[in-house]
Amino acid sequence: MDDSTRQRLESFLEKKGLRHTNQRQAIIEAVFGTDRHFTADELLVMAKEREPTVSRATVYRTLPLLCASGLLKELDLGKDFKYYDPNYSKSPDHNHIICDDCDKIVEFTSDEMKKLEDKISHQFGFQLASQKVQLRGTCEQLKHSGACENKVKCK
Amino acid sequence: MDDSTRQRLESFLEKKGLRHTNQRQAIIEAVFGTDRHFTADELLVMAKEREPTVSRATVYRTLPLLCASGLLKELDLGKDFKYYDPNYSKSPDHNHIICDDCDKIVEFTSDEMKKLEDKISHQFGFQLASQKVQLRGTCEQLKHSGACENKVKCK
DNA sequence: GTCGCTGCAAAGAATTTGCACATCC
DNA sequence: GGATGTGCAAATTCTTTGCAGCGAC
Repeated sequence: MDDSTRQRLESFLEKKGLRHTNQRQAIIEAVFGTDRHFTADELLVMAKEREPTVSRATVYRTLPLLCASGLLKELDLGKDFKYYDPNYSKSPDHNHIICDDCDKIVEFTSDEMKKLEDKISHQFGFQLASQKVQLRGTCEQLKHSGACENKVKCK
Repeated sequence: MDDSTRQRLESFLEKKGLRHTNQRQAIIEAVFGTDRHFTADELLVMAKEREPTVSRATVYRTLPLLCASGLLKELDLGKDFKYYDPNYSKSPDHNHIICDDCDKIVEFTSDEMKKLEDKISHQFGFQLASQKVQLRGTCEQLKHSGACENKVKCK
């Protein structure tokens, strides 16, 4: 967890009158101790490694808090559960490419895309507030080699 | 329901060895009797108007069938329930702008967007298979008038 | 008559919540 | 000491499924 994140978090907790507890601390460290996207369940496991008394309920109660702070972003990838993205505050406009074969998620940013989104929104009489772009496809590698190298890396 | 839809549906049902039942017929007519996006629950109501014996289970069993036929598209708008889009087969590449104030959904297509998606996918070594672009914002109308005209139209 | 279809009610699965106890400040 | 936080288990909500009877072909 970098200093800027720690500081923003600190001031958020203070402003909201939220207390420091061991459980909350463990969850926060788990969240910002990775740059991977994770589910509530995965976070529970990661947090428990740091503080075994963390319960599922506390994880579920903490996640919306962190999202409200703007430091964590809820991701809807079309599964029946939510993912969370701890990289969001560093690049708020980033979008995702998801591999159809191995579910690997690659983040990308594109000024060109942003401009186009703005243009289209205006065409339809909207003021763009947020965007979600999810591209899905197969690794071209897979097409050539017959096996997606990423399959190994990401379950 | 237009003839092309009816025909594609007919051949799909036949190929799969699926039977014509009153319930299934009522659901199908309800699905393609509107061009609005709907939820499973809304579809149940619409189908029951045509055939009161339609049950929730049958609706839930029919929706995946229609999606498999390619004539209906499941939409994930980030709510805890799914939406379905009966306009999908007419314009498979269309995307959505969603009003943050009234949840109104506007469909759009953009060649420019499509090309950009392809370009970005290739940059990251992917062969684009499908895309989901959801723009959110406020009606500019709302900003000026203080009230979104659409609020009336869409619950 | 054979299978697929249906309704009902119960089961699932992720997430939320009520409550009594614990704990931070 | 008092408000906030926590764990547990039960509740919620959308969706799926087992089962016994029904109906299309």
